[in-house]
Formats: sequence, structure tokens, C-alpha cells
Amino acid sequence: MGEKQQIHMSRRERQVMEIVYRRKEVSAQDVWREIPDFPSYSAVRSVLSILEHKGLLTHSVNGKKYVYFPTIAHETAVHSAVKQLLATFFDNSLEKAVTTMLEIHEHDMTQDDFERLAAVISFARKEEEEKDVPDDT
Amino acid sequence: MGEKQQIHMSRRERQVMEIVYRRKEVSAQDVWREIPDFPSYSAVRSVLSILEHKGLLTHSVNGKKYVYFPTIAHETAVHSAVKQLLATFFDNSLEKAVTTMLEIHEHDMTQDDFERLAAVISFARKEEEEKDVPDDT
DNA sequence: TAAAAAGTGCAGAATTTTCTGCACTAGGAG
DNA sequence: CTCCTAGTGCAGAAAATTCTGCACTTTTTA
Repeated sequence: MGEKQQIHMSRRERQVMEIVYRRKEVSAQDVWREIPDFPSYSAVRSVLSILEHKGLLTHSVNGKKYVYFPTIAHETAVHSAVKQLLATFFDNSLEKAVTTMLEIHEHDMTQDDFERLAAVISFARKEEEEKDVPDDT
Repeated sequence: MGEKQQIHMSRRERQVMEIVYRRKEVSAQDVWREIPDFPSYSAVRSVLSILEHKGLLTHSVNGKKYVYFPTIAHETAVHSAVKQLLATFFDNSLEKAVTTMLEIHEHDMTQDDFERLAAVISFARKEEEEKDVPDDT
């Protein structure tokens, strides 16, 4: 129950959705500008329509233009992408994932970045700890 | 130079490659067992051939069977997947990514897990620190 | 108000992906 | 040797995706 079946997206659909998630909302023009290998403006509009038809996007009208934005919350999409990545490559281990991601990014990280990261973890840890041992206020 | 252009994979191709990466190597039977909605054994073999043709898999012969395994190193595939995820959803910020992943996984983490994670970060941090200030041995 | 500019809608053509089914090979059992 | 089982190879049918182009609408501009 409540199992969210993976929605299949075709190549073009994915390309467009990635832009939508990156930019929060897009017009056909925006997409057309961002994906140079789309063969025509019409083609872009076609994919946007399909995505709307499938229920992944909606639009509102801004002046003459349609502006599309995602129906599925950004957060939901993120969760699903993360789960997928962990399952495929990291045996569902957050630790493995973080280790690898650090290996990849180490070099562009400042000491500050490391510090913030450590803080994030220690914060999450405390949160969990509190849940484990709830006090009786 | 050396820019590795994203290789496009179709839905079926992706499904199969995910299994290959999870299992390290597969026979057609393995895939057929793991993806119940593949309509036939023949269909599976067809996708495996295509992937081999595209250069993403090779096979060796084990008795009568073909056993397929990836040509692109696991590591390379992981890197590319991670980069993709960070770019699309996390504005290329490792910190944002880790924060979200923690939110998702917090609840199945033990205190031990947190500790190991913290250790991983502090290790990476030290490594970087040393590079910044190399001593003159 | 006429014409150009910037959009949308959509039917269906073109292309790519997916799947089928038959021909063929090798090994083992009877 | 003959049949059965468990494989592979591959041509091409079927289905899904991608793209085009034209008709139509609204806005702007002259």
C-alpha cells in the first residue's frame, strides 16, 4: 500500500524535468534555450504537453506564455532519486554513498565546508538520540 | 578534452545496467528473473546484445552460457551518477545532498552509523588539510 | 485597423526502442 | 544415432517516443 511505483520517463521527458527541477519553473523558451540539441521549438512544446498530460507538470498563464512547474513536490522527486541511487550503487548504505561522494568532491571542499558537514551529521545524530530516549515532560 | 559525454540509455537498457552494477555480472537468466515485467527471455537477450553492441557490456562464455559484465568501470558509472544527481537536485552542493540524504535515512541509522559517518568526514578533512599544507620532508 | 510577432493545439510522419519467433548449435540421455 | 534441453543469432514486426508543420489565437506595433 502507498508503494510509489517508479514513474517511467523517456529521455526527452527526463531532460526537461531536470531543467524544471533545477529552475523551479520554465517556459518552452527556457527549455529550448537550455537543451541545444532539441531540434525545434515545436518539439519542446510537444514534450511539455506530454509531461502535463502525464501529470508531472502543470502550467499557469503568464501574459501570453505558459509557465510550467512540477506537480510532484521537488522533495518527493529528490527522495525517489536518492533512494534509486543508493539502491543501485551503494547497497542502500548511506555511509558508502557519503564516502564515495566525499572522494569525488574532496578537492573542492574548504575546511569550512567540512565543518558544516560535520555539524549536519552531529545535528541529525542528536535528533535521533532524543527520539530514542524521550524524556517525560 | 576528455569531457565524457553522457551516454544515453533507454529505459530497458538502464534497467539492465542497474542489475549488472548491483550484481557485478549477469546471465540473461539472472536479468529475466530480476525484472518480472520483461515480456520474454528473448527480449532480455535482445537488450543485452544491444548493450554489448553499444560497448557498455562484454561477455565471456561459461559452459554454454554467456555471462555479461560492464566494460565501464563501476567507479566511473558511480561518479557519473553522483555528479548528475548533485547537479540536478543539489545545486552541486555536497552539503545539501548529504543533509537531504540524512533526512531520508536518519531513522534507520544507529548511533554507530552516525559515528562511522562522522569518522569518514573527519578523515577526508584531514587528508585535504595535509595537501593544503604539505611539509617539506 | 492591418500586419507582424509570439504564442498555442494537435494530427500524424519519422525515428527509436522493444519484443517476437524461428533457425541454428552443443551437450546429454536413452 | 535420435531426441530433448538449454542455449545463441538475428531479421523484422509492434509499440513508444520524438519531431514536424500548419491552423489558429493574442498581443504589439506602425
